[in-house]
Amino acid sequence: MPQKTNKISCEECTTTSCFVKRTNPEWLAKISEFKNQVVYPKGQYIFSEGSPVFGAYFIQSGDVKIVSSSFSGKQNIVRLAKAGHMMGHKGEAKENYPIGAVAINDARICFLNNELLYDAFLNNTHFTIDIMMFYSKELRKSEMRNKFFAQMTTDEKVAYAIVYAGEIVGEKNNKGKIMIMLSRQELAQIAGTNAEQVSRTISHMKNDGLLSLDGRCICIENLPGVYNLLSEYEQFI
Amino acid sequence: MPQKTNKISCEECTTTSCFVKRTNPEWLAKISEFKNQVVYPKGQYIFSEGSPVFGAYFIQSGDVKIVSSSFSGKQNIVRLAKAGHMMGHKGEAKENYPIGAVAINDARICFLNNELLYDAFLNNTHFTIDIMMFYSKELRKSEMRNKFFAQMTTDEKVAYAIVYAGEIVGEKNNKGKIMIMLSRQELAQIAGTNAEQVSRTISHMKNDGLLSLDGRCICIENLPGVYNLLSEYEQFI
DNA sequence: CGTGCTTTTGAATAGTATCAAGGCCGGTGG
DNA sequence: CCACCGGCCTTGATACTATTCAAAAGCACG
Repeated sequence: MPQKTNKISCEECTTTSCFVKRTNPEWLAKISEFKNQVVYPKGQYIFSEGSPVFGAYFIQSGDVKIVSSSFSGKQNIVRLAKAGHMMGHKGEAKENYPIGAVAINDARICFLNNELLYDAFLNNTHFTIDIMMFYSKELRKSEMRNKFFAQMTTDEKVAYAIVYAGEIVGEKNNKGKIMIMLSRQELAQIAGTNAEQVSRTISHMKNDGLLSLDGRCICIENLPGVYNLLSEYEQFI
Repeated sequence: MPQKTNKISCEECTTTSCFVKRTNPEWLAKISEFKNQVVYPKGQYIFSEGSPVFGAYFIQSGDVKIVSSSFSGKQNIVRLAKAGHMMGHKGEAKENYPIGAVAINDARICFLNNELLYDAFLNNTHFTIDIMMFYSKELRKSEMRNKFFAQMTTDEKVAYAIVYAGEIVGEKNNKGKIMIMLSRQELAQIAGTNAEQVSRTISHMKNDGLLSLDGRCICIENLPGVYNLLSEYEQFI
């Protein structure tokens, strides 16, 4: 169950990349006062598919996966998000895309309702511009992903999913190698394929010395080697 | 060759959905004075892949395709844009994604350089917010496209490409039916497949009475029928 | 009326999803 | 501590879809 712990105010928050930090001191205090903050344990839904969202969520700490299911039941990971990222905000209220967000590990999330958010847009130019730039960049990334996914082989898509997951939710072990603790199923949902294919690709890459396995946990032994598989697509990694 | 005709000022421009219309009168006049405006004939590159872009382009009239090639030579249509849309703007200068824009028919394009644009952002809150909302919506569309393209069959992708192209660049004939004048190759570049498959799908759809052909031009005879092929994915159409 | 480009259709091939079975790991309870 | 159980992972065989290759037909142009 979501926990309400002591709220971390925006003034004391150390997530420097958070967009809220771009508001002026007066507004920082105001947002800090009116925001809602909840700690979600691993696996918990922050907001679920189908239900409308009346504001925006800012990640204070932890990792989140944004998911979307087709009506045939297939779930898909649309993107991964970490501290400083923003999610759930809708351009128009009537839009009702079935998107949900799930905590990958314990995540502290701040919620701003639409009225507060819109007031903040009107009164904090740099805040608005930064969020606009964020969307612009995410759009380009998404378009590139679109384009390359239409051309990549399954092996390449899986390699991409591993690199991408490593960037956002990877943790370094004592040797400085990136460890990924997502299931094969989750990686398949990022790569747009199925768990079996992910498993096959991982086997190939293990044989090539690019990865090693520690139980079910994936360790990237040779990161440049993995990137090399994606060299044709390097512009969007 | 691009033509410099009499410049249409922002005050007299009738493209009401243009974002520039959201600036205050003082800024509308200023942008109108400093913007650059060019009419590009059909097939002409507005900006090409690889070359850096130092501002943003606003479409006053006409249709544009945003393209991107992989180094293996395959060209892909990232999105279609029409009057009122914005393109070319980059979140950060260092990003250098290989994206180009080509006029599908004669198109009048206004260019604002980065300095002018950024100044306008700082001084016109509603202008900035509207562009932010535009990106937010485009991002969602792109993510949905991503997701569904991973699940669609080729026939469904082609059906999507036809519907999408009809919306942006379709023209109604005297019977009120939508006509599309893109080549099979261009439709394939939207659908993420090849011209042969597009041709096959069109044949199927023609046999089912959904389309008819007038020379190489596609006419959508039964639009609800085509939509019906995409009923599983209706959220993002 | 030919020439070159696009479109259409067919056949062969390759790649991927699906189905199925066995192995591994972690957790639970005796 | 060990045995069992369930879920996840791995691997193989099969079927199918889509790409590629190839060739003929249609259309636009000089």
